[in-house]
Amino acid sequence: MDLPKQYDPQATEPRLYERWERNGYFHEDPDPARPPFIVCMPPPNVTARAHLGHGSTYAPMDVLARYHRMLGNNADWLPGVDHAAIATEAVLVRELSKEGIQREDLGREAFVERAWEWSRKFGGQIFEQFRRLGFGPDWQRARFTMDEGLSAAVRRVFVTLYRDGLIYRGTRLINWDPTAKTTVSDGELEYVERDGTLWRIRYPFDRDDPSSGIEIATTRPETMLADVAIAVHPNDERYAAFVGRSVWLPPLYDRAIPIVADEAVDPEFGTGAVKVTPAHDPTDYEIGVRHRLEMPSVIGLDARITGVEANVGPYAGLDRYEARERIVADLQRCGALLEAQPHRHSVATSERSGDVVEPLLSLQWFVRMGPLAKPALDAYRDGRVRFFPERHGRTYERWLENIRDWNVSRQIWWGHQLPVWYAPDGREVVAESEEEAREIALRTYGTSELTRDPDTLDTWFSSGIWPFSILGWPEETPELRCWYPSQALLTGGEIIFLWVARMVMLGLYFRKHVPFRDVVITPLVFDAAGRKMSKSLGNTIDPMELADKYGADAFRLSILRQMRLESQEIRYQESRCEEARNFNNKIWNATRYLLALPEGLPEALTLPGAGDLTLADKWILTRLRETSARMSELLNAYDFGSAAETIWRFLWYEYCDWYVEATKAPQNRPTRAAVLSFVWNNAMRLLHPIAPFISEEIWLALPHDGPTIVTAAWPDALEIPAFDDAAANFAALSRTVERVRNLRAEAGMHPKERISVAVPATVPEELAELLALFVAGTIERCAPAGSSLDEALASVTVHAPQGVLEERYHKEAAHLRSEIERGEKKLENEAFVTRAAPDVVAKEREKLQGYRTELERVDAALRALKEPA
RNA sequence: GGGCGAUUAGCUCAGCUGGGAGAGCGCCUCCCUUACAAGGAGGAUGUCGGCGGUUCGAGCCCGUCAUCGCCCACCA
Repeated sequence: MDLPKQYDPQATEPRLYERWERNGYFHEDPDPARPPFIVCMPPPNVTARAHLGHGSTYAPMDVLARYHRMLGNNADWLPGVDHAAIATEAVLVRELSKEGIQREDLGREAFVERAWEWSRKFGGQIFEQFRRLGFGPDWQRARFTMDEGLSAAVRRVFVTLYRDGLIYRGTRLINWDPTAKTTVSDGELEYVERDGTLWRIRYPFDRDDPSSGIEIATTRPETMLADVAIAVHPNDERYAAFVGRSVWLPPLYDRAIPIVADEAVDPEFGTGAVKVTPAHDPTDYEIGVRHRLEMPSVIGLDARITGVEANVGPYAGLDRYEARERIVADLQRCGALLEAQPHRHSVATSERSGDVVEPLLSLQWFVRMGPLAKPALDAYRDGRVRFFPERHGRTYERWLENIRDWNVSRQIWWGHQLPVWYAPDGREVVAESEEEAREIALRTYGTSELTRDPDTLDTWFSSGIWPFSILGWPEETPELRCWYPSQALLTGGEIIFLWVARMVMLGLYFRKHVPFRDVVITPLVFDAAGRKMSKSLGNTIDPMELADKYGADAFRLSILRQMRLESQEIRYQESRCEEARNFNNKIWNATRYLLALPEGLPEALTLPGAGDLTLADKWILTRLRETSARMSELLNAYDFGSAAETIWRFLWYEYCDWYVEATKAPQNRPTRAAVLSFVWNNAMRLLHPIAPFISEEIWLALPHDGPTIVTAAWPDALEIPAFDDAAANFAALSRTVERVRNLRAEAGMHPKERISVAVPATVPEELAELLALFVAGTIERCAPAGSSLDEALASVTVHAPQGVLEERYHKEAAHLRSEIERGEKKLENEAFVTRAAPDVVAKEREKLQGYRTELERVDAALRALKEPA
């Protein structure tokens, strides 16, 4: 067969992928007879396009799925897409506004229809990209969080939690996103450092005397209109006398508010006195609850001042920022403003829209988290859920310990509408269907006139039940029976709260078991300078471009090799792709060598008997066995970086650099075709999960069993023969080779020039011949030397110009002397000899002895050199 | 403010339970040798962030400081 000198991934990868998918190699059915290995794909947003983060999270998932499939497990990687409620709705609203249309003009039904159209049109794109990257989930099982089945599961979960008292409707302080016009949960906030102003304001005791009063500090004067108290710390002596009195509220001075004592106040900050606005600040809300204060709202859903619940004077209708300016100006005018100082503080913004979130009191739906959190904590503490790296478990633990109720209702249209209806008097009915709701309403309220709650559920509500909803729950499907719980979850650390913890809680509640055993937190990808990749910085790297340029395998190798078990980040460099492309080309050419062997390749994969194997054969087989065992160990430990590095080094630095070269020696000819094929076939299987395409292409081109490497068996290390002595001898030989090559180079010998090597008769012929091959030399046997093979090999000398040899020997001698000196010093140190572990001391003595023997030999050689010939 | 990570060759990073500092890229020299120049052979390169401590012995353990990063948090 004629193969091109350069591997062409662009021609190979799509062809192989098409064949894999067409033949259903990624598809699996539940089989209780085999151990399951299930990975649920974190569903990418329908709006998403592949980015480098997918490389660091999804590539390892693919590695695991492929590895376990090859192990013969009942392995399946379950794919899906998330409807990404707020993100998708935002995109649609933007699209509509280009056409000059408002969401409301269209109406709910038409809007949702457009969202569906949009999802169908663009939703498949990221999966196409995944295919291009070689990811092989079970496509036939792909799900969408808005599918009918999954929607039914969502309704069942909501209704069940409601009936069990774990979902309630109530007026609580929530986070309002004025841009997206919806609430967002605590987990969806991003705190951003901003420059602001800290205003010091005096609230007077006497309305007519602004010179005496209590001074507070605030960054949000616009919320003053809803102030209901001033709070100070109970132990703050400065204010002890004031507690219980009241002050007038500027700038309107239309009401007086009490001064209360509360532990939440930090006496060190500002003036040590704080205004209390329960309706617009989380801390103040807590204070308000503790002191049973009124909670009037003055900022509406449009982020404008509203006077419905409190007198807001002339500020009604102003935007929150306009109101701030006006109020500050008015405070100054009436003398209540004492100081304005620059102040840097963190502001809560909405992750999706970037807008500053407004804390508001609002009637919303909540999940009561306390009762759900406890079992999830227990599951972590007793080891049913494990984190890799371990430290992430503590993040999970801390969050669950401080859990707060979860606001799940959203005021957007794209998503799962709450299965909630209201009777004309406002009483609620929660049911899985409208029919059911009517029945209940008729039975309990005596009416069937119902209006459905317009709100939809937080996206994370449906993804929280992903591990069982995708298996067909609430139906008791065979998939659910065999594949729940799954074995591993791979995801980024930023969604441990939003997603992982909630899946554990809901999995435990609805299925009694944790949804997965191992949680593998994958690293974030940064640019080479350690900066986050972002469009504004212009440092983003598109994985699809890398795949086009270097091949998908090269991209996968580049990112997998950079993964480190304990590391939380990858500093990605494109040059790694180039290296990987070179690697692919290297192993491609090694394959060409095999295919061009004059004797041809055997048809079946069988090894010659141990008696026929040469030293080199035994060495490479031993290394194959060790590599194979190591690969299993590393993949079981989710150490993808070391696994990629291990197989890489074996293929390039051992198989190609040493073994392939060795097979060019005459002694290796009889066995080489069989051993080369055997090792290469096994090595390709070890490589396959990491670089699926090229391993398949090579595997198919060489002797193999079965239609595809995708379903081929993972090499069993115990079935590969090992020969430890031979392996050690080969290693000793390679050290000698390096020494001689070094001399060749120092002697400035042209590669075509043959060096004459004197090899002691004690070195077996087989090694001598290999040595000759590796150093491009001519062997000449000399007197026996050394009592071991190591020593005999150390006695190998070469014929080279006297000056070169002399210099070389001097250099070696100098090095040995420094080592001897170091060893002697150490051993002369009484403390070392008496206190260090005996085996360490013994080893040190042995080394010293070895150096001395070697120095004698070098000195002797040097003397011999100087004697006239 | 709290927690966690990182700091090793010019760059990106390995260094397992403390016992003679490593890889790849880049750089220098030689070589288009019949698998591969996207390659081969050889070479140079480090106060292991600083300072203390424990130890016979510290890149590794402890303390502390510095710089960078991530996560959490109700300092108004």
